[in-house]
Amino acid sequence: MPELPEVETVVQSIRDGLINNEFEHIDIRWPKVLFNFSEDEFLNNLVKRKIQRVERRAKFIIIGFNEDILAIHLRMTGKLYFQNNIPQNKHISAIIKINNGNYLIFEDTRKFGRFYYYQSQDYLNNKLGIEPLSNEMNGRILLNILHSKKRIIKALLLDQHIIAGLGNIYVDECLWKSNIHPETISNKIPEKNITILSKMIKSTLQSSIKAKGTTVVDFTFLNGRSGKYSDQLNIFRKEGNPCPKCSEIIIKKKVAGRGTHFCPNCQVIEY
DNA sequence: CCATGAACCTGGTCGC
DNA sequence: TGCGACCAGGTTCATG
Repeated sequence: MPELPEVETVVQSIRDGLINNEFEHIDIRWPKVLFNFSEDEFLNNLVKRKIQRVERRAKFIIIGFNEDILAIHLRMTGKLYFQNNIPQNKHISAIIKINNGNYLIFEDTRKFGRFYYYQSQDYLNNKLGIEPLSNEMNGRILLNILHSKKRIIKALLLDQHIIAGLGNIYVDECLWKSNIHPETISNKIPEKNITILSKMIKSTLQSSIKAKGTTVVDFTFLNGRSGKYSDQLNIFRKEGNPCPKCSEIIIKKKVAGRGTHFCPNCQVIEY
């Protein structure tokens, strides 16, 4: 389900309900949800401790205690929200009881979502690339990255080890805005397009966060409200429609293993 | 190092 | 209505 803006939206929606509170108990409904630790370890390590911070890193939700963290990845269909009673929904992977009486619900239809426990956030930071909204990210850095590799640009932008947070929706949108064909080899992309791409990545993600993310199928947060950025999508899942810039019919094709949308007129491979 | 396809799961949609 | 095929916002692993 979620890319950077959707995860950011979730973090913002649960932060106030967690900070300075404590976990009291956890009810695991789908055992595999705990990726690298057990229910006992959860109870021994994470219960009755004050939550210091709730943040996003890439597509991870970070719940920080002292140095150690509970990291949650929603994968495709994970949802994380509060409820003041135990819901009867079908696909609940875990329920965490909070000391204020609320329950933090992890609901996940496809069951790909996972909880991770790490002694510090370094482990994640070391394997994740730069945050696209940080100061670290700019046209010059992006130029260095793209020109130092010879990879299909779509695959490169989806690779979380390099730039962390983009997913299928926003990569398609940003490549369209920058007039870059998704199959272009990264080191062949002209500097001017990369400069634009850097700006488009930032502005697109920021606009989407403002709109509380994109609802493609069923992304919801809080009480089932959904993100409004869907209204601002230009290319994603618009195959067969005219390109908003040139009216050419938008194409869908598999690139880097993912359904990929682009305008064959605006986005031409440059050699 | 990189591309590809499968695997992990469930449900929705489309064609017949 | 039913059934099979295919697709889905993500990531990881094996293979060539």
